[in-house]
Amino acid sequence: MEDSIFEPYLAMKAIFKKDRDILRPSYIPENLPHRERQIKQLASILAMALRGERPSNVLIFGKTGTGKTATVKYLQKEVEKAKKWSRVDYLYMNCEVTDTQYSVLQNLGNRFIEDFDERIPFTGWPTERVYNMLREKLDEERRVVVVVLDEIDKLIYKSGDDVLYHLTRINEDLKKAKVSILGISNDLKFTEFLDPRVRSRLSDEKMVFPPYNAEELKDILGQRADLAFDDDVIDESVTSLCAALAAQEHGDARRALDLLRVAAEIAERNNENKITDRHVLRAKNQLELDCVIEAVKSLPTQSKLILLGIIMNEEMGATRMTTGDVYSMYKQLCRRTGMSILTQRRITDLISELDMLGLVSARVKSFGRGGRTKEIQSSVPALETRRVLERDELLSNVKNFRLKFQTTLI
DNA sequence: TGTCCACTGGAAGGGAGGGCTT
DNA sequence: AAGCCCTCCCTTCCAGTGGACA
Repeated sequence: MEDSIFEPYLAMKAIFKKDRDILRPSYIPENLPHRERQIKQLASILAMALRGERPSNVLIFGKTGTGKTATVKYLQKEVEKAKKWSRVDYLYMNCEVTDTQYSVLQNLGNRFIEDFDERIPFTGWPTERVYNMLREKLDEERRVVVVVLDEIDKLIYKSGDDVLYHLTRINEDLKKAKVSILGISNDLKFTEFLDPRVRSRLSDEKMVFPPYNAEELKDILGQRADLAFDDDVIDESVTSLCAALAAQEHGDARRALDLLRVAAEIAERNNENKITDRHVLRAKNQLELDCVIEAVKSLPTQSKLILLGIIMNEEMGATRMTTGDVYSMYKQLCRRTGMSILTQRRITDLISELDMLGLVSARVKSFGRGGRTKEIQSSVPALETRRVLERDELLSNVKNFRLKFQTTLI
């Protein structure tokens, strides 16, 4: 029989033992190294739920990749296992996705409504009505409901603390059910923005997840690597390097795992049968670039125009520019592409958003008589970003704009 | 010391777009 | 169909401001 074109690939030794999801941060392993203390503490609180009592509300703080979500999800599994004789509902919600008062209540309410036709619509009702519906549904049964609000700070910053006000005092309106809140945040300060009553109710208990150090990260990676790879596939130093790199970035386990996974994928793509430090370093670059490209791609068109304007200004030799500079370039690009021109006020906000995303750096600076304004610089690789931006159909007119424009700029 | 520039960023509100109820 | 509600994106208006310069 003739050789299949797939032959070389099939003959190759697979890098991954089986499931590469093991290296994704969303994978919850059988045990979580270096979080035993936190798990114990949280378990002692949640045990109340299994006894049919309302557990204290808990706030969990910790930077990204310190195992907050993993711990909470781990306990979710444990609660599911243990809740034989009592009714416990453990509801996880990410507030970056569900970020308005209405959508939180709607989302919660719908978890208790089985009939599709009865579901709360994602818009349309007065919030009060959604709340009442939720309360009614909750109270249909004797149960304890643990509501996990991940990235709770996002919710507060975006929509204020009204939802939390309602949710933390919902127990007063319930006869059969009991609700407790488990908030997760990577921002220690967000409670300052809460109404004092909400703050005190919400933080019966506080927990802080410290960042992992390099040693701990190495253990975590080691555990996953054993599951994901055969021993001879991975260089000894690889997990150490991933751990060290991630430890530099405030001990982010998510990052460490991403590094390892991408390094393995790079090795795999290159038909190599061993993961080495070289792959890790390439993974590091790759991840950084991916991050930027993804962010740029998902920008609204107006923001893309602004970013493009900034990059073009830089291509023409400007190293730093003011809001005014960016705005006039932006206006030219709008005319060129036929987009409507937004006001400068709006552009200020969009520039600040780009700054928050880390795509540009913009800081307010006073130039004395020259006025007070933002000083703006891009922080993305110009070439790759431009390539991504030009792929947007609405921006296709600007492809060859560079040279023509150069002459008109002083 | 005061002036004055080029904005900043808060507040309020319009209006479109989703969807509900009556 | 008319009258609501909620969110998102945007505009209008405007008081406030850090610091170079006269």
